[in-house]
Amino acid sequence: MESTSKLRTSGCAIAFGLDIFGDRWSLLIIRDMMLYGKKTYGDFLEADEGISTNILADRLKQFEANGIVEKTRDPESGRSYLYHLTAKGRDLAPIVLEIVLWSGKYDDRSFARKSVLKLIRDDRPGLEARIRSGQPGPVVRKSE
Amino acid sequence: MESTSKLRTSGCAIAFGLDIFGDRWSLLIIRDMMLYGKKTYGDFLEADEGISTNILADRLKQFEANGIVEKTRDPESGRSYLYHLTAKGRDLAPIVLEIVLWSGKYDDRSFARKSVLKLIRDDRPGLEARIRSGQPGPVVRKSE
DNA sequence: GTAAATCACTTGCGTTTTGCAAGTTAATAA
DNA sequence: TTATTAACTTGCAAAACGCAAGTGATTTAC
Repeated sequence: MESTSKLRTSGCAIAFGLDIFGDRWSLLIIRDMMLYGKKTYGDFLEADEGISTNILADRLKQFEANGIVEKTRDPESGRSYLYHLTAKGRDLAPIVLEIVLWSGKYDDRSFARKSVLKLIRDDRPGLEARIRSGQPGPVVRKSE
Repeated sequence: MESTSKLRTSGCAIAFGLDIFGDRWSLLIIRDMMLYGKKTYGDFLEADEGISTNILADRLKQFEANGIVEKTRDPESGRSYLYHLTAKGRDLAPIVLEIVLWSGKYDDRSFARKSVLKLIRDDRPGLEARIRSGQPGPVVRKSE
């Protein structure tokens, strides 16, 4: 079994968050839901970073258990499920956006996606509002 | 050898950050430097969460390699070293503070430290300014 | 001036998590 | 009715983690 969620007990709040999304993959999956409108297992697998199937399945299960993601059947396809962020998950937006900003500032690889950075800097309140609204669909165009 | 830093190559900036601090311990160490004025190996070991010595040594080495932390000799004690955040490391402040806010909102354990939350909410610009100034010493009193 | 304590690690080793490939099951499309 | 697709599960080797114990270089204590 993977990621059996052994929670730490500490006085500081930050450890609570890190127990949930403190690894190399969690926030990438959340980013895909939050910014790119991804919602199925297959969508997440297509991400550039190449997450493996067992890790993805495990993280989605943990997200559900922690109330960050909800899993529903796809009404239009009996073999698909839909994953979407709950309000608790959407509240991670400031964290995700700050990581994007920091990474954009210090990642000098030229092919880093600049459109998201521009979007955050140009209208952050509007972007956060759209994310928090929970309306489906991408907030950023991947081709941008 | 641990954490041999195999970096991912992806179009999205966020993976860059997660390659550096995407684990359960990195941001806790950074929090200790950033908020509580901790600066020696021994200081970090005392943290409530109980990091093990080999992991701590590894993370500090990685932070140095990534330009987030600088290691100097302690001029007042020949057997001590001092670790302090670089500007790049201090720029992680918004990420750390947002994680504290999110965790504080959803961690219902009563003993979670509320003073930091209050401090962030009461005067976030001032707090960030103090962190970014790089002046040594704690920004938050642990006993608060 | 020698012994004990302290600080900053390193090493060993068993357990857990990751990463990759292949296999499984259920629902649709051909 | 066969093939394909979506969503996983399983197996296994490699890496990372967690704990305890050990090392080496300073200080402090006696």
